[in-house]
Amino acid sequence: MLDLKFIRANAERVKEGARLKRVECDVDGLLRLDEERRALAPRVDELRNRQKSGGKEMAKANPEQRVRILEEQKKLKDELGGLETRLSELDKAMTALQLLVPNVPAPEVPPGKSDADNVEIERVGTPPVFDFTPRDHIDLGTEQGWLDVEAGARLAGSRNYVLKGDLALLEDAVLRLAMEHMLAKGFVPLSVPTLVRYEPLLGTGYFPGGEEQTYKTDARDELYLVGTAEVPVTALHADEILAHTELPKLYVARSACYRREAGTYGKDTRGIYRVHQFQKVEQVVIDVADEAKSIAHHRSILNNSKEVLDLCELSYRVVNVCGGDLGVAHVQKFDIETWMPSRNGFGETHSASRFYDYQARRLNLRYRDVEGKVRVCHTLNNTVAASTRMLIALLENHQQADGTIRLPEALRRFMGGRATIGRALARKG
RNA sequence: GGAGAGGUGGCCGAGUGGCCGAAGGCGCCUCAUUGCUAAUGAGGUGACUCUGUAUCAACGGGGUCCGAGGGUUCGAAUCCCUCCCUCUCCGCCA
Repeated sequence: MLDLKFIRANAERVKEGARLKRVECDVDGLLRLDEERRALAPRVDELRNRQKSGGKEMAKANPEQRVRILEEQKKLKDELGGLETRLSELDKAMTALQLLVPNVPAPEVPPGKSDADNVEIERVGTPPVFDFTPRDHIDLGTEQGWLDVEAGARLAGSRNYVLKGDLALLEDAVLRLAMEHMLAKGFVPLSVPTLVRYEPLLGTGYFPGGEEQTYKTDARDELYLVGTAEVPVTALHADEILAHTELPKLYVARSACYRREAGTYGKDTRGIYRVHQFQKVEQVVIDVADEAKSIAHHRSILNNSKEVLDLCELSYRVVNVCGGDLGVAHVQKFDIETWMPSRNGFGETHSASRFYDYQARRLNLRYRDVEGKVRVCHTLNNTVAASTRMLIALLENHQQADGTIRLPEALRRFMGGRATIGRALARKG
């Protein structure tokens, strides 16, 4: 969330930001409550002060004095009671409103309503040109005996799938490649819970608001399945005050990801583009509160992912995500969209996010700077590789006329040294 | 699932109604001693928030915080209730 002081001082900017993001929030209401609170709090403090000193007199008073003090104290108590109740009401109401105030997007975020308005800023590589009719990943996977979406549906409903044989191996291979790439960059590997409490989701900005997209266990446990390792990893140091000497924290985690995909009925129903469960390697950066550093990190985590795509010999573009497509917590987001022949276009495979201190303030994630001052950290994250969408790209882009798949050099060592997988398929009628 | 113990400051740990934001220790900072390191001695060392000294730099004052929320009381870290969490033993299981 945003610092209340910042909201006070920049109310118009904050409101403008919310408009850009097309997010509903009541900044004026929040500021009204804030004003009331700021008038009330000093009075409460003063009364409490009198009450406390009265209590101290009481401790060393003689019996007659006690009677007198007691009477005064009782009066004070009555007076205080109502005010304190109002104060805590205000605090509650303000927190609720404050949580809904979105982060202010960076000036370079383009205006727009949906992903259609995202602005391409870079294109890398050339989409393959086939001298045969290419198959999509479903046909390829199914015919090769690698992919079974019907079995997935039988086991777990629609938007589920089963990977078999070399495709199951390839899933692991991509993730390992991603992981090793990040290890070489000095990122610390983590294995984290994917079933978490409410707080990490609140802290990372998914709640309130994202409940519909999140699987939740029943009342016996009240836990949530994360949609990304960003949640547990970013929340790892919640409520801590880190030493500036241990920053930046560079983390990489591989985890399963769960998404309800509510409200997407009829969208991307074919294949494994939009699924309820997949695996992902995610990079997370926690560093000092310095916008220039955050921007540099943003660039570098974007680069890390581009390098993985380069290693996979895929072509892609980077888009500057528009205001309407940003989450509440974002300052700016760059999506990488990888070429997918079956879409005859680019499909989102990565999402690099910069938050400044928005998540960290919610998480109470702080550090002590060189001068010993306590400050709120900055956080960032980006996908390194998401299993299903990478598999789509790999199968479809590297398919050959006979239905076999050419493996990029970088993946071969995870696939038993093979240069291709799959057998020759019958020509499509 | 059964039985028990416990949640206090960066960490360990004392504290059963007012003198406790909280002993003591560790860690850390400053100074002294020392050729360096180490050791030793002295002092200091929480977060949040409001406020004053004409700038959130410094210093001063107030308030809140001893897992969370309620209650008792003039007054609660200390008593009562509810919840959350951690640990130990037994059982069960990967």
